[in-house]
This record gives sequence, structure tokens and C-alpha cells, in this order.
Amino acid sequence: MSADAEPAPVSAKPPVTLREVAAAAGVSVATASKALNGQGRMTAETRERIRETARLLGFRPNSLAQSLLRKRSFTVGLLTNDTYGRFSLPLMAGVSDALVDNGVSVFLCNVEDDTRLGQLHVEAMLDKRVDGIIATGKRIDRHLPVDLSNLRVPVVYAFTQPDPGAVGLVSDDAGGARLAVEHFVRLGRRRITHVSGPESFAVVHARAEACREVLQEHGLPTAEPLLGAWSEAWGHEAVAKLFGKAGREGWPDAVFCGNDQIARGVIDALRERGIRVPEDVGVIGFDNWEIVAEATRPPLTSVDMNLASLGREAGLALLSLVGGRAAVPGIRKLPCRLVVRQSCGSPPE
Amino acid sequence: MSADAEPAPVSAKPPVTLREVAAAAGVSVATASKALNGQGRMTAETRERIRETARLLGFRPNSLAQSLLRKRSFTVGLLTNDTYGRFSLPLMAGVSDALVDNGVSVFLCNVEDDTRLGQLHVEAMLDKRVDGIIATGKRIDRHLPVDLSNLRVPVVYAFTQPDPGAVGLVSDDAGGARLAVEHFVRLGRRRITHVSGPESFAVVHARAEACREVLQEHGLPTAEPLLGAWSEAWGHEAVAKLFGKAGREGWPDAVFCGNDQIARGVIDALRERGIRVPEDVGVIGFDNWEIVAEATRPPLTSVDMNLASLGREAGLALLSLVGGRAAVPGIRKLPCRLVVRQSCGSPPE
DNA sequence: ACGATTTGGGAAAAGGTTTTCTCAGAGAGA
DNA sequence: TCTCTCTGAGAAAACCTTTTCCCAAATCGT
Repeated sequence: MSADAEPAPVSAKPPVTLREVAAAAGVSVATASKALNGQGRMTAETRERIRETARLLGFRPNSLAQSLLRKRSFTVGLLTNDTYGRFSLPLMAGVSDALVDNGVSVFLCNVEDDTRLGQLHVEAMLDKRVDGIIATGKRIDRHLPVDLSNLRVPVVYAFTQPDPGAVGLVSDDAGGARLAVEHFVRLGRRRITHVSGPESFAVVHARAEACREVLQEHGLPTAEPLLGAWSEAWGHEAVAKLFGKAGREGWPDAVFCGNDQIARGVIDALRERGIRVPEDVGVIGFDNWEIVAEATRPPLTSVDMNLASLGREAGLALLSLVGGRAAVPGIRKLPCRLVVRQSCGSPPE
Repeated sequence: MSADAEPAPVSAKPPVTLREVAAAAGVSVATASKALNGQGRMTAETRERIRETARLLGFRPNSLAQSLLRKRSFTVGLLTNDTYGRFSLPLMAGVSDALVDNGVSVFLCNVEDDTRLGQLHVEAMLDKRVDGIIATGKRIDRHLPVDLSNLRVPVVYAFTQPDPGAVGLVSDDAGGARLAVEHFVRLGRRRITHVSGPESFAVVHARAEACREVLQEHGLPTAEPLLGAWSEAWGHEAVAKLFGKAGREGWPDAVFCGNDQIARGVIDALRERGIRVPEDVGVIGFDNWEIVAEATRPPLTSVDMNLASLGREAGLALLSLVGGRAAVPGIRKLPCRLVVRQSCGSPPE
């Protein structure tokens, strides 16, 4: 019989340890450690020899052992209840971006509005000695279904309701709304309306209020915002309400929408009525959800909440907290940005 | 002067260790460990006393120390290049679901089609001694921009191109297409066309081929699929091509679309032409992207790739690999599922 | 009552790294 | 030549838990 070929072992040999490097270089582990970390005193020749040996052997320090000793794991947890990631993913990208260069990895935990699951995840993260936690969600006026107020690690809240006294980062919804409405005003629009989501959302009020303020500042007529749902269907309905009444002169010439889906519905409904966008009516959305904003006809001008920046800031804030530097508690609002596409037209000559 | 109130320390006292529990219970750490893990021999009374002490003190074992010893970190990495998470997030949800009950946490790493970033993340994960890695992406016929073929830890590929000899899980696109076309046939549709994405995608061919097969099996006419982009705009264009020519009798009575955005475009374009959906033409999409499928008018019947299940399976497969049980290498295709809404009509009486 | 076995529990090593001490030898100053 | 100060490097503790081995006391059998 021929000797059977050994099946390739699924897991290769164990990683090379500092002890092995030290042995290969003919020094003690202490010296090896110091050589690699630029600590201690030794001849440049010794240090270089050890470094070379480590390189040759492909040595990488065991992060677990380091963490155990340093009481710092270079690991943070990102807690979210935003299953589809509309908001958390851009945020996560920013967080990750801010942290990866510091060698920090991110545990993503979806708690799904389930307290038990949240508890489970938080305990798992704590057991794994995360250096800190970033809490995020799908709306900024609700808590996650889990209590993070008395943890042994710092917590930063981003795009979710912070606990009192904690560090919170949210988008400046009022500012975003200003951006949109002022853009309309600048383009010469005069009858500007606001169609937004459910009354139960804090951002709905913040944006509506800012909208009203800007209109007043410019001496333009204000009307009650139309509140409904975050859906295309509501955009259609709203158009029916706004443009259903006869008398073209009463019609708005601009609609600022609470999100891009509403705006999409509004634009489609306007086209169905033969009302031209942007010639007759300008439309601005919110969220700058590119896949929607770019698919509307014409492409949608929209307010971007800069969630990636928000995530970056949250990551940096957490890093600073982890480093022992106290951060100013309270809610910090980060500016939005208007992404101009073609649903508003150009300024009058 | 009144004594200043001490500012609350940002980080509370360090976690309680096994040593402290042992001291409080008047036993050695060895005994304490055994008591808590159900190991060793001791009187039930002693064991219970230690357990109670631990509970009182809020002891939780340091996962880092455990991992160091067991050579198992209860941590896995999820590598993706799907920045917006259309595909990775449902998948991630499934993975997480499969793993959380085993106390396994997931590092989410977005590598963004950037080899350097990929390298960075993989090394960080390896340094942190992840038990395994799940690789995923935004299309199943492309590799991630990072080499995972000779890692010391098991790797499972889900919804991305696996390395040869590795374990790969993907959706059964051909099966999904069959589901859609057979649904049309069952409803009595006879002139069924296929509008899909760019030719460069493997799934485009798989689905088109399956589509052709089903039509042949039923003796129905086949036509070349229309290949374009994954966009609404292409859906509009395709309708122009299909329904532009005069002679209503040559028109299709069913359009199977390569994704929901195309389907959305198709439905909108049909309505604009006064062609009724589903009465005149049935439409089926792919991906079951709920936010799109539910916003089309009428709501879109669509093929769901069961990405959460895919994620679950990937998680379980990885767990099994980590546990040392060899898994069958090669690509396993998981079935799709047809989500029926209202864009196809009801079966004829 | 004496040896054999069981019982309850502790000591110590292991896991990989960092850091603080310690120490032998070398060079310098007198 | 004798002491003092560096210099280069190692020993060992520490981080926290698990597990193997070991030992004394108690129980059992005869």
C-alpha cells in the first residue's frame, strides 16, 4: 500500500512567541521584548539582531497577553438597534476609520430593540474587556433598550439619545433644515412648504421649527408642516393635499421633505400631475440616501447628515475618553451639508 | 470654603477577580475556579458558598485570561467590502444570531476594496486571536482584495468568491430565477422576458440561463435577456426597448428583473405608458429589498436570497470548523424564496 | 486497629507579554 | 590598585484563569 498523503491540517502551527524569538536570537525574553518595543538599554547591534530575528520568524505579539497586562484591549463595541444599517453603517465606517489606525477593532452588536439581547451583548463585550462603547441607533430621540449608565468603561452616544451627563453626538437637524430652506430662498422660491415624518419624532419638530424661522427671517409666508410617515406613499398623499385644490396661484413652489423617500414620492406625484420639477416646484430631501437621491428624476438635492464624520468624531471622542482625558459631557451637534443635485433648479439671473 | 465634591471618576474600580472571590469565600483560587466551572470535587456546601460569593461580588471571569489559556477567544472577524451593507448587513445579522448564543462576538471590518486596509484589518484580527474569519462581499463572483488562503484560522466565505478548497456559501441564483419564472408560468404568463444587470456579473448569466431552461421546459418562447445596469434608469430603458415597438401582441406579459431597482424602473415606466401592472404585465424583482419592493406600485413580488439564513449557516459552519470538525469544502448553494406581493396578479380561475 | 481508598481542597504551572529589579562586568577617576 | 559609575542584559513578578498534580484527612474493609 502506498502511504496515504496526510490531509493538510486545518489549522497550521501555532503562532511564534516572544520566547521563541528570544531563544533564536540568543537572549532572554525580557531583552527581546525591550528590543522590539524600543525600551531598555542594549547595544544597537543586539537590538537590531533581535528585530531581524523577529522579522524572519514572522513574530507578532499576542494581543491577548498584551491586553491582559496593559488593561487595555484595543477593542471597542458598537451597539446599535438599526438592523438595516441605514444610519449605523455610514456611522460605523466613520468610527472604524477613526480607530483602525490606532489598531483598535470594533465589535458590531445589533440589539434589535431587545433588552435581553442588549444585555447579552453588553456583558459579552465587557467580559472581553472592550476599552469603550459607542451606542448608536436609528433615531436620536430614543434610548437603546439597554442601560449603559454605570459601566466601567467610557460610553459615547452617536445618533441616539445619550444618558444624562454622557457624551453625545448628533446631527444638527435644525441647521440642516436651515440649509435646505435658505437654498430655496436663495433660488427665489417664495411659497416653501415642509412635508415630514411622524409627529412623534423629535427631529420632525426641530426641522419644522427651523424651517419656520428661516421663512420668517425672510418675511416669507409660513404654513403648518404636513406630518405623516417616512414613506413614498406619504409623499404622494402630501402632494394630493398641497396641489389638489384648484387655483394654481396658491400652490407651493418648493417642498422641503423630511427624508428622501418622501421626496421621491413627492417628485413622482408631481410628475404624474404634470407639474415640472424643478421648473414649477423645487424639492429637497433629507438623509442624502444616494441610492434614492440619484434615482429620482431629476436627481434629488438633499441634506446630508455627515454620518461618517459623526462616526469619526464619536470614535475620536471615545479614544480620548479611553486615554483618560475627560471630554465635555452633553450633546454636541454636528453640522449637516447640502448636496445639490437637480431638483431645485438654478438661481435666477 | 466648602469641600469640593469629588468629580465622579470616569472609570469605576477595576473588575473583581477570581482571587478576590476566593479570598472572600476563604478558599484558594483553584477551588474557586473549580466551583464556578462545575469542575473538581468539593462539598456541595462549599461550591454553593463560593458561587454565592461570586454572585454577590458580581464576579465575571476575564475573557482575555481565559482566551490566553484556552487558545480560543470566542471572537470572529467579519470581513466585507460592501460599504453600504445592502448584502452584508442581513448576512451579519444572521452570523451574529448564530454566534451570540455561543458567547462569540463579531469584529466587523470593512475593507473597502483596499488591499492595504484589508491587510491591516486581517492582521489586527489575527493579533487579537480571532477564532475564525467570515469573508463576505457585495457580489459572489469576486474575491475580496485580500488573501485569506493560508491563515492559521479557519475561513468561511459567504456571498463572495471562495478560495479553492475553502468552504463557500452562496445563494442559489439559478434556483431563485426558476422560482420567479415558474411563478409566472403558473399564473398563465406566456411571453416572459428577463431584464438584468451588467454582463460582467456571474449571477446575471446564472439567472438568465435558469430562466431560459424553465421556459424551454414549458415549451414557451425564449428571447435573449436584456442586459444593462442594476439601476432604475435601466429599467426604464428596457421598457422602452421591449414595449416601444408597435404591435401590442408582440409585447411581453411578464418581466423578470435582475434586481428590485430595475423592477422599480420597469414598473414606473410601464405605468407611464399606461400599461397596467399586474393586469397587462407581471413583474418580479430580485433581492427583496423591502424598502424598494414595498414602495413600488403595486408592491413588488421579489426573490429573496435569504441572506440572514446564509449568515446563520456561515456562522455555524465556522463554529464547526473552529471546533475542529472538518467541513466539506466547496461551494454550497442555499435556496432562495419567492416573496409574493401584488405585481404578478392572481392565478387564472 | 491497620492498610487501602476516597474525599476535599490547595500548590503550582501554564498561557505570552511587559516591566521592575538586580547584577556582573567594563571603564573611569584617584 | 581600589572604588565609583555606567552599561548591557537577565530573573522574576505581574496580569487572570484553568488544570494537573499532590497531600492530608476521613472513610472503608477486614
